[in-house]
Amino acid sequence: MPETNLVSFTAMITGYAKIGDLDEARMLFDGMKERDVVSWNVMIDGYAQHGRPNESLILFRQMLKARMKPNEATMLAVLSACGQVGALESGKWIHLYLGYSSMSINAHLGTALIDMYSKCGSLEDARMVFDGIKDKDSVVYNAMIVGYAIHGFTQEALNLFMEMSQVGLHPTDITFIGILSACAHAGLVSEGWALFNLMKDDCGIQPKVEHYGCMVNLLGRAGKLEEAYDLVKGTSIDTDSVLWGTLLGACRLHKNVDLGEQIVEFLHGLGLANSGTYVLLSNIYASTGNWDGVARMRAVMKQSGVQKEPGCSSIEVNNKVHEFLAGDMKHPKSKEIYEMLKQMNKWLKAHGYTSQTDAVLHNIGDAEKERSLEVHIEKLALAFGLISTKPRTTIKIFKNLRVCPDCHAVIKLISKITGRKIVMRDRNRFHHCVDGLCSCGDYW
DNA sequence: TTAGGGTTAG
Repeated sequence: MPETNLVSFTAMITGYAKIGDLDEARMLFDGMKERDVVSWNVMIDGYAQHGRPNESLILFRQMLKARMKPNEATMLAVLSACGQVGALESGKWIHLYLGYSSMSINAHLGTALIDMYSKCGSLEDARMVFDGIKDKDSVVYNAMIVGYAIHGFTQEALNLFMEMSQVGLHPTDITFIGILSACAHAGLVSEGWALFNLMKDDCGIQPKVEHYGCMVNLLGRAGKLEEAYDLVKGTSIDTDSVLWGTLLGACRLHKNVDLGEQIVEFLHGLGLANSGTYVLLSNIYASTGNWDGVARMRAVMKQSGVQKEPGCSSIEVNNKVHEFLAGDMKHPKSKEIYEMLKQMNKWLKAHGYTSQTDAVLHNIGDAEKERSLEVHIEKLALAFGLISTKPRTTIKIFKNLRVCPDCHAVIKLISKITGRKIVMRDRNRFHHCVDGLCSCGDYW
């Protein structure tokens, strides 16, 4: 019976997609003689949920070409994919499509739209969707609060949090992740502690490792390293030592070698030090120019085989997302991009810019450091943005890791020189650069 | 057989 075949195939695809074996799922999907909307959805959502949002969007376009009508589940999956890659134009198209279809924007779709718009850098659109949702629940509020948080609108996030209780909605554990990370971006230490205690004592929400992560990050960035250290020592729920990693990151930021070494020794004694621990200690050494220390850590790292996620920057131009990888020469417009890069460096020099060579964590000469900074992928994406968009328009760039301080400074200055607004999303948050200044206030 | 929100680290 063909129908049974369709459902059982889809069930198998679901199984493979759930465990993240998308290639196996895709083989089954491609082999199906007939597909219904659910089989498409399972595959599209599988990509979206497992870090392959671009493939999710490509498959969605194929679905439309095959004249298969998407339903609400399809839209939820593709909106999430748009948010992940920062595909604002595609996201807007989907929003329009929803208007023409029979689907009404309920709390589920509304949440997905808010999430998409805020991750694509358009907080105004996110807020408009939020205001238009009639049956708002806690999840809708959470999406908007997190949106404000990643854009550095701390006060707005806190206002919405207060509004939630006024309208009779209870905050969830994710609400607190949102507002605590908002506090971290603004350095609001006492407010953060107050909210953390409110969550435990008044709302009866047991803090999870994620909440401790927010607190350690908040305290660590604000320079309260000992306070953060005590907090981590006092908790036993850190199963994969992320909190220690956060704390070591803060030691690097504040160039605190002593505490960094102390922590690594402590972890080593407990058998908790892993390859990531040594990467972080190596970075702490590098931040103070202790190249012997760096060399020692590199040797340890080599033995334990550290893997670092490769950096990638992207930009959406004319509905297409262009990706840049380190030292990338593969882009068809490579020549023009490098020409623009040269031009940018001339502008920067003329404005008295000196590159921040301490952003380079290797022991190489200063001239070489300058050269290695010049081709950082954020700058390649920015150069491409400058040559392929109209003057005065906003440029949006996305990076999968944190932006380095040198690129941050360059992007700020280029915004001033070209009179362009440049919006950048990195691992942690959004940076809105206008006329030489950034919304993060250089605190990130 | 699908279905909204998630911090921290390299």
